[in-house]
Amino acid sequence: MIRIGKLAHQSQVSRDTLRFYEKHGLITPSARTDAGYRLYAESDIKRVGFIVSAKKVGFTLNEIQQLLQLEVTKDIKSCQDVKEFVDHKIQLVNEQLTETRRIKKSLETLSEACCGGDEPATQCTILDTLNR
Amino acid sequence: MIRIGKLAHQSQVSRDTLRFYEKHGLITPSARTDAGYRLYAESDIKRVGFIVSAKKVGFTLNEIQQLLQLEVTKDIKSCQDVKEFVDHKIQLVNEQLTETRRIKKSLETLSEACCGGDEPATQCTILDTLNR
DNA sequence: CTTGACTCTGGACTATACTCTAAGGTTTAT
DNA sequence: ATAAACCTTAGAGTATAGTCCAGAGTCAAG
Ligand SMILES: [Zn+2]
Ligand SMILES: [Zn+2]
Ligand SMILES: [Zn+2]
Ligand SMILES: [Zn+2]
Repeated sequence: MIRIGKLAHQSQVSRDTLRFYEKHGLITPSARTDAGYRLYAESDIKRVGFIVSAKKVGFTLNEIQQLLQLEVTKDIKSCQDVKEFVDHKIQLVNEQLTETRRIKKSLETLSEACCGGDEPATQCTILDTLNR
Repeated sequence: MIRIGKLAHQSQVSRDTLRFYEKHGLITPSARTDAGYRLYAESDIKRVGFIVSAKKVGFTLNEIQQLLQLEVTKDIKSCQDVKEFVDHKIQLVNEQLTETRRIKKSLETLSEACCGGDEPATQCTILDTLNR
């Protein structure tokens, strides 16, 4: 059983973040000392690792909470359930990708139409376009 | 000079949003009635149009504030200034694109490794990977 | 036995972009 | 004249993901 500072160091997150995750139901220390210090067991440490890994692949905290539900109840969940969850996330990411690409294109079109010269921007096509 | 409701309708934003923009220094009505009602002139209407257009191509409100500065002082700004601003934004968008692509790849790798079958997820490669 | 390192709680603050509510005043149409 | 529609303000709430702080208690070492 380790205390919060050590877990924070090991997991590369801040103490504040661990307490924040706790407040949002992502992780709860298995025990407390008499003085009220949080004590984390092996399983808690693993759980934090899970959260960190899931963050790295782009899941939000809300999604991670759902993933943790799947993990904890994996006996009564199927690979299908898990895969569907990930595939749904991929769809969301794809939508975001499409939107970001659209924005990139718009900006590039804007940029390409502008001469970028030294003259005053009174006739700048970028400003003109935004003014339409 | 039109009132907020009409401008909101014309510009396809809510009254609340217009007041929100005002609070954040993006637009100020040219006048007020005796009763304190906001009155918007032609130039105000154009300015809202500018904001809406800029939003559509992905600028944040903060960036739009800077763009409006460029627009207002276009006499003493050059096309170069404007283009550089846009090009800098394109860089930011590209970074976001790179990150989102990385996430997509990670998720796809995750998904592809999972059989997606009916059996319990006790050995699911997705959960295993996140637990590492 | 005191100093420094560590921990606790609750709450405020950051950034982004609104959205909604309450309580009240104004304008317009019938 | 009165009801509907419109407007005002301040402030709270939403979602996301923390970060920081104050004031106080705890623990190990010299
Ligand atoms: Zn030019
Ligand atoms: Zn230009
Ligand atoms: Zn499987
Ligand atoms: Zn699986």
